[in-house]
Amino acid sequence: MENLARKDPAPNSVRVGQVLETATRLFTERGYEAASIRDLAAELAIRPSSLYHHFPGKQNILFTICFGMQRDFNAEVMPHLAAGRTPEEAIRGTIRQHILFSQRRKGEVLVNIRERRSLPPKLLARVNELRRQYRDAVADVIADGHRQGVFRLTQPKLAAMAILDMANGQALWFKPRDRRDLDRLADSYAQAAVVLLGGWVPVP
Amino acid sequence: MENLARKDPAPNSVRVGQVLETATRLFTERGYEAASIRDLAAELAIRPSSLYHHFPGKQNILFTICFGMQRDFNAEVMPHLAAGRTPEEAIRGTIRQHILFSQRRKGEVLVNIRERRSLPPKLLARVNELRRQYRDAVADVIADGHRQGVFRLTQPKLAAMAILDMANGQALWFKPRDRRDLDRLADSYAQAAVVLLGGWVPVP
DNA sequence: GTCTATACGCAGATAGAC
DNA sequence: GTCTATCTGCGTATAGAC
Repeated sequence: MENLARKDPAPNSVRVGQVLETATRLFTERGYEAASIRDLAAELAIRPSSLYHHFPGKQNILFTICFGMQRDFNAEVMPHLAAGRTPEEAIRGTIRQHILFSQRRKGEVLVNIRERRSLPPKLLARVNELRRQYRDAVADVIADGHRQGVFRLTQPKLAAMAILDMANGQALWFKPRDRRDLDRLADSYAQAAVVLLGGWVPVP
Repeated sequence: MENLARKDPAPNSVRVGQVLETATRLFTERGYEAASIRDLAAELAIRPSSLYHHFPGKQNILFTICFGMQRDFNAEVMPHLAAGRTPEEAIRGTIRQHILFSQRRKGEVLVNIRERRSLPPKLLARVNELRRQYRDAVADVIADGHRQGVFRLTQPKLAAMAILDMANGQALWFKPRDRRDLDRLADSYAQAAVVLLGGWVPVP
């Protein structure tokens, strides 16, 4: 039944990548809880039960998106923390790449930010572990800068959170008109982070 | 039926305020979509149908939380934008109050940040209108500072978004140990915003 | 203001054929 | 790898008595 309700003929085969791309879009548009397995199957022009050939369940689809995104993010962005010759250069390059990555893979990034908490505790912990690695690495560079006298603040983890909250926020509202527009935001935020760290004096 | 499953006797009457407080907690802990009317009724020790005496539906409960929080926020925080004698003082006082409010009413703030988008378009627009008023007022003060030569950046709305993203982020992770700890974060972030605006040079 | 009873649909997931 | 058919439970919401 319901065959007539389907506009397009069923494809011979659906790849895992197609499932993830479509799920990312649906989770972004409607939220994880509000997007159903039935919705996802309909978008892929297959039956709901067919999805269980690719994934053991809905939560696993969410995990694959969040974990894969954060793993790629860390692999791509964290090297910039060690690349600069000074802490300023390291922070500048890192924040720049952070923003470029966020915009290039915005769908996955938004799902990770907004829907991650719907994961069961064990899967959530695996994603959070990757996030913690990145945050701690940023805090370490800030602490280096403080030892070298270029950053004045005394709480590197707090400073890291402030900068990363700022860098993450743009994914929710910034829509670059073109590549130049994107570059400008990335450079501007990278500089903002350095300015912040250089001028921020601890409050007693 | 099900009377035996209820641990506590039903109260004679449930106030609207109790419903909102409990709903805020549930929506914060589980997310709006994942928290059901049945869950909410169980926490209040009443039957699900009784909730419809206080609210016409689930979406209206969410709207009441989000709109009420943002209305109170604007009434309490926005006056600080006009209070300082200089743009620096205005921004400093505003960000400070922004953070104090966010921590004092964290539950509602988190619901507004994370669950607002589950509102139907018309109700969402009414909440977003209040948010826009606040953001624009912040941007206006930044533009004033630029005209007076104390802020160097050229995109006041972008600068406002950057600062507000930073100021909003702490609600998700900062757990003050005591009042002194909270004051220190509020002062620190307020200063960070001023430092950022004072040292941020536009990228061409 | 709360209750009982219920309508009605959709949720995630599984079994087993092709 | 996809299908048909189906299970079981829970979702929001309503009618009408007390």
